[in-house]
Amino acid sequence: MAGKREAKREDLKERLIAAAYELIRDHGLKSLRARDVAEKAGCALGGLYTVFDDLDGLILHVHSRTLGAMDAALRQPGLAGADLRETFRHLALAYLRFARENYNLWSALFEHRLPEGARMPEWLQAEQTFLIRLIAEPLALALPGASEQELALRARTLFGAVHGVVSISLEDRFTGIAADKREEEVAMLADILASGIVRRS
Amino acid sequence: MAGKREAKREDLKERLIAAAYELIRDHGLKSLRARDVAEKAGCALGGLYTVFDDLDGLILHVHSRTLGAMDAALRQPGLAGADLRETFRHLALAYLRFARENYNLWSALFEHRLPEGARMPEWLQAEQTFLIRLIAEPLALALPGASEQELALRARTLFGAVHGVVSISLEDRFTGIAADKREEEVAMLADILASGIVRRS
DNA sequence: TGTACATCAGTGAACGCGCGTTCACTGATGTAC
DNA sequence: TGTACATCAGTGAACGCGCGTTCACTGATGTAC
Repeated sequence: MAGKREAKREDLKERLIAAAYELIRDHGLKSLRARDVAEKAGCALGGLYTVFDDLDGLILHVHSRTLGAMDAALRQPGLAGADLRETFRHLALAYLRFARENYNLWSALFEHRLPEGARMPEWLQAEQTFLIRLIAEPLALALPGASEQELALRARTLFGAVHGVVSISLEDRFTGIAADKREEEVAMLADILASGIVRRS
Repeated sequence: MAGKREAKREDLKERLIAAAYELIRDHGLKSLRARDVAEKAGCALGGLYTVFDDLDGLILHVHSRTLGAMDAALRQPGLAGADLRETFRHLALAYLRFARENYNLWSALFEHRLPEGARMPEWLQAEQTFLIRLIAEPLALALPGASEQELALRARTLFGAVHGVVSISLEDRFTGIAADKREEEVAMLADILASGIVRRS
């Protein structure tokens, strides 16, 4: 019967992450409280601290789950043969839709700040790279001469541009973009970027 | 001697804003405390609340000052005759440099969240519009057929794209961009956007 | 399989502290005459 | 210009509260024989 402890621990960890995920999804990161997570997960407040060092540790695992969902949402089968414009357009629109439909989870990714001097852990940084790869891979086909380095850098810039428009568009705090024009604008940006990148090469 | 009260009040207000501005500039929004502002401004803690409703009210005035500095930094005389690419390139690079050199003040603009349900006041929203105008005006010359509405929408999208790259680049939390490539990437993006926008019209 | 003991995951009340905001007070400014 | 009174900007000690984290305890799991 060995391993029962470990199984319970895994189960508790899973319940805590699931609880935090749902609380952030439904109410946003800012109002996430350790007490609520524990209650929703069905354990005592202190239980959280037997699994995670602190609340931030738990939040990082929620980020991981969010990134997983984003990865699934951006991936699209049968896009392999598409040209760069089509691929960029798909990725940009899928990113916009994911951000809109999972607004609280998505913005938690960017709002969350680790305490002074703490770095994002390696394992989570690694999980983020799918985003860059998703852009860099089709880019590599369009720019056969570019090095890995150049492709990654360019992919980051392209991601930043789309991410910026999506943020501005959804947050509406800082000179927002009307909801009914969002997809159009993002698609236009994707087109411009795809054409521009190829033309420059 | 009437008006001495009002003059003192104005002076205190000015000192409070200046103190908060410097504290945010030097230490970031997150660590701004009412006590420190009052001390730096040379008044008692309660004095702050005779001028502003709350700390957020003060922060909004710091934002205003930051926007003023940004406006001055982006404005460039003798650019009137330049073509769109040149103008975009100038604006994008100036924005990047302003954000880098005033990182804490600049990011305070985007990090700061008003309490649940509070809207950014009209007067501050109005002050933000210079950014959009700075883009929309040269755009109007390049796209003579576009309506005010279309120009404003497009300008917002362009701002979002550049802002996104600048954010990603400077924050380095989420797949950052190497410091020595920043200007190059932002300039490239500006070129692509300028060319793309014109070609599409 | 059963008993006795050891361990440690999980409990939840209590701690601690940061910090925005208040409020009874006072002294400088304004008003009336 | 001077005096008496009224007002209210400014003071700063105290309040209040939210909430992450701790820690002495306990009961379930694991180990030895």
